[in-house]
Amino acid sequence: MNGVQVQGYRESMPRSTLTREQILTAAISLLDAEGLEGLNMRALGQRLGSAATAVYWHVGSKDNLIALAGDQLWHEIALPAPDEVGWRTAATVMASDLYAMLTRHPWLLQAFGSLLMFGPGKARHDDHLLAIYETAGFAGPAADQAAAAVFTFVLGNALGTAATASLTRKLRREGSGDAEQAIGDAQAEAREIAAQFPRLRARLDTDGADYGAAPDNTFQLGLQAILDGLEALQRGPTR
Amino acid sequence: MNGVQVQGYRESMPRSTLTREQILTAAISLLDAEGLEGLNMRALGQRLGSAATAVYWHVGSKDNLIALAGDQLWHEIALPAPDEVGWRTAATVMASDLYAMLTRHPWLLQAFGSLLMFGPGKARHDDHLLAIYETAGFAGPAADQAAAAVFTFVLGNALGTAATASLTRKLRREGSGDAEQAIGDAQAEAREIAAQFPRLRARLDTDGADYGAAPDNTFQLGLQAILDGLEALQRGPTR
DNA sequence: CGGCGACTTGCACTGTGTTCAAGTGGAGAG
DNA sequence: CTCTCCACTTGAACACAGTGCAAGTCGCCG
Repeated sequence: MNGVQVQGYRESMPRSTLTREQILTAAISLLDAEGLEGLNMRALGQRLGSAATAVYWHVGSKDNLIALAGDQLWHEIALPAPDEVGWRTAATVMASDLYAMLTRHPWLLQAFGSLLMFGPGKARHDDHLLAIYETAGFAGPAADQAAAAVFTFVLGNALGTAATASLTRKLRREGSGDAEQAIGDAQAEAREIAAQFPRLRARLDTDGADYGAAPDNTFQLGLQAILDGLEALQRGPTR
Repeated sequence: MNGVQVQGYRESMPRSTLTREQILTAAISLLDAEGLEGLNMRALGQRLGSAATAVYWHVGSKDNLIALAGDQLWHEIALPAPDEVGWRTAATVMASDLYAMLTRHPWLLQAFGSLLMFGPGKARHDDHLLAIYETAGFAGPAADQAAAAVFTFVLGNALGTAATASLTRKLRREGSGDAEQAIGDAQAEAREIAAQFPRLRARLDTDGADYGAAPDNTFQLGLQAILDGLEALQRGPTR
């Protein structure tokens, strides 16, 4: 697993030089597949067909690499024009896109210290969000509040979804030999814990696999509820 | 900083043996102070006055240590009886406590893959949450939905708050020599980025330091709004 | 008093981020 | 055509973190 390091050429082309874009693309796909703690510079170098240390010339450090990769992700989110599709549709699309993006790249939530809330990609996203809620009629600080409420809702939902995914991946990695076995064990243990509490136990009996079965549905329902609330607030401001 | 390793005895008492509780307490306070990536076994051992490897006998692995420490945190949240204080108060208190707990221990959000959503501490918390929303009149799945909506809201809000705190701590650690300098630089950079987007720039001009100034206030406002919404939903179910 | 078992310790191995001095190849200048 | 320069790459090496291991050490029970 480590003694090889052939790391020789691939194809016949000597692959003149690395570019930052190549590196970010490779890093993101590696992060998606292996998670934040699955990324290491040597593996990244290998995937790029170059020495691990070559990456440093382009991105400076691993932290910076992650920051750059994270910022990149915000460009996956479309920016629908509210005066063409209506603010409500625009808001729904942006929230759903964000949720999908975070579900695709769960590591972003783990790296929030660096970049989830800062950087140009996020700024571009925020600015358009504000445009949408201003179109909806929210003025100044109210637009910020409305946007923040929806954003926060999406974040929390994605975090819940990502937690499960992350745990599964960790079990799959650590499960020596039989991964499905490890996952099954974990589920059994969770069931055992739940059995000690009356209301959770009741869920186990009735719902079975249905408990928390459709997070996407719950998300859409909740999102529409929040937008309903905002809309009502906007139409009849006080009381 | 590293050459010392005296790591000798402290006091005159030989401190007979470590206990798991001592270890968890020390680990939590270290995690609070230094963050998830600031915790390492040798430092923990030093703080405990014993060799780093002694910890392994009690907790098995670092991952497991973090899982145990994280689960511990749920006990910081009080479980008010809804039929004594009213469900609305109980719900508010539990949500606020959770928010405060996550703000005190931001690393828990980074470690969500292990334990944020699982383990006995969380189960105990969830069970009581369900009790509250069932008291409020939500039946079965509706109680789950209501509890999840509020929980998710708290999670998202805490994640936002924690992101800032985490970034600040990272800058403070990496800021070679002048930490305040590094923080100032980062703020200046954020301002520069915001200036490139019309609506964010407008916020910079008018709000100044007020932009995102009182996350706790925003949280309480949003929380009450959600509870209002739930209450309305509960009183007049459909339409 | 002798041993047994809970607990501790130092060493060493591995894997990972990062630095550094030494290349290397292609493009432009002469 | 050749020389030179510089953007870029490379391999070795260092520091540090997680952790397994074999050898203790200490107190208690028979």
